[in-house]
Amino acid sequence: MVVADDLFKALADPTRRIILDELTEKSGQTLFEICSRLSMKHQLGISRQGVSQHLAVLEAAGLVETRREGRYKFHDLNTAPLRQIAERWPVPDTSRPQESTP
Amino acid sequence: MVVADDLFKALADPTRRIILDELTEKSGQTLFEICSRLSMKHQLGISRQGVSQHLAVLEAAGLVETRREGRYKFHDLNTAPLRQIAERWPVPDTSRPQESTP
DNA sequence: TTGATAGGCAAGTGAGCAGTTGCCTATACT
DNA sequence: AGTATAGGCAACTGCTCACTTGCCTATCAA
Repeated sequence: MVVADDLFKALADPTRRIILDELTEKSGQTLFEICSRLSMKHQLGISRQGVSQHLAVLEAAGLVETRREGRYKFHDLNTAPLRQIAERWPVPDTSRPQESTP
Repeated sequence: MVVADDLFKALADPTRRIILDELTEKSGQTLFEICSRLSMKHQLGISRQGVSQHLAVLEAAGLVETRREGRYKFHDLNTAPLRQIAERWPVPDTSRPQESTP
């Protein structure tokens, strides 16, 4: 099972959060595709291995799932683990500031 | 404004998440009260200053708000910043596994 | 089969962070 | 006044983590 520690550790890095953003925009990207986007759209000068390690962390957290086809490995987003955050700490209703309850 | 970086960094530490749990159970605790709970309920051998620094990080993330009364400083939970997580990466409906969309 | 593409493994390095220790300030109680 | 309580500030340390470099494996095209 994916523990909370893996989840929050995965979300702690800004580069990994951008990767999640890119996978939200287009799921099923390869490692090189993600590398290109980080470099082009976000001016992130990071090596391929660096991105690969980030993807491994995201996969350990259950936020990314992979499938292999030939020499390609596609990366799919899975936001389901994020649900436990809202379950752990109840979030007040949107569009309304919260009041303290003394 | 509280940036995403502060929020996720605050959530990255397990001790800080436990502090959020304790403030969820009882909001408006003092530093010493929180120290006691970490020690008693969670067997966390951490110094008062250690807890104080954790609270500072949580406050920087907007997850904890404080109010002073005399020599006491009360800490209140504020889960509102957590909302931006669900807003950033749409979470699929509960009680149903997700499908990939190829 | 040779070369090119897509990805993986492992060791090393530098920086950031959790935690401690020591000392200081402010409010309350007697 | 004096003392105990509640909290703050700053420097130091050890460890984790992001990132790199170097080399290796696997699939596909010529």
